[in-house]
Amino acid sequence: MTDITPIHHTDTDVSDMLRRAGLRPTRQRVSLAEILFSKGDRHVSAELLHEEAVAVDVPVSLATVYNTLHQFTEAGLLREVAIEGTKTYFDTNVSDHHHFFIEGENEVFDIPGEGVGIGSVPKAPEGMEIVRVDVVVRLRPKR
Amino acid sequence: MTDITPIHHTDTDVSDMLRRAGLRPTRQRVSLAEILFSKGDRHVSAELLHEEAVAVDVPVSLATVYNTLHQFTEAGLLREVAIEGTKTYFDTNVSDHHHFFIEGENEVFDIPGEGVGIGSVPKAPEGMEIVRVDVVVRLRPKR
DNA sequence: ATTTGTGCAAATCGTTTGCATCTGA
DNA sequence: TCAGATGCAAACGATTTGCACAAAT
Repeated sequence: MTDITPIHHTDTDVSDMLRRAGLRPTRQRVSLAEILFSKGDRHVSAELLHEEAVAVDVPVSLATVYNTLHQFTEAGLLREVAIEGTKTYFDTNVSDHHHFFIEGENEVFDIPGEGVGIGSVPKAPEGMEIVRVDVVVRLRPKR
Repeated sequence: MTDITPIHHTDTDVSDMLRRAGLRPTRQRVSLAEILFSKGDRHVSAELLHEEAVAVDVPVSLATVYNTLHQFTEAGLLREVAIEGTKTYFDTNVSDHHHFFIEGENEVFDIPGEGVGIGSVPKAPEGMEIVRVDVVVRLRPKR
């Protein structure tokens, strides 16, 4: 009875991840975390994540999705992607990297490998320190 | 009577600029352009520009400010700055350059001179072409 | 039992739009 | 004259918030 539950193996992983992050592993947090982190790098908007959750029969409310995304971000599990446009995107890839952004489509994805190198980073103005350097390469369908 | 009006000298300049850009120099467009372009490089939000206009007794409506900012942008007189956050900023500096962004304060300003160099620009994915590369250096007040 | 999270609906914020009324060439 | 511009208010989409209820430790 204790060993024939491979189905919950992921739940446990995720629960531990959440606990380690200082978040109580509630039903909806675990479900959202599974959706977010089980398919490799993703860039989701709150609305998209909400739709996916509902589609998988995890009827979270949109407000909870927003709360959860922000909590995950604070906990360092997600990174908010700073692209213009009305919507906010959350990136499951928390490491240092940059993004491509397709204008019109409002689609975001990582620039693979060492595609970008920042030649020289400017010195921060007096009394300021650099938090992060974001590079966004804007694309448009050719022709 | 015709020669003692140095006050309108700027109006004329701006009117010409607008005409050249294919925009009718209406009262509000001229006023907004003066506010925008007479003080060197600026980064304004629609709301800020609206407040400034009202403060100088040019009671434009906020809707007109938005329309005007977009028209100026299309005409190449302004550049929309793509920083996250709810607000959209318009930059009177249309040349190629990058930005500092102070978190919390929501303040944007140009990175002076050749502060940033992009070492290597990644190749665009199949069928895509690069429109522009935006670099945002995020700052935070030290300590 | 206590603390923390969740859902819902209403509220907010920035921005856009429809439409009747003005205005510049 | 009359195409184009403006103002107002209502519409909108994304996100946040207040509060009663539910769930986790």
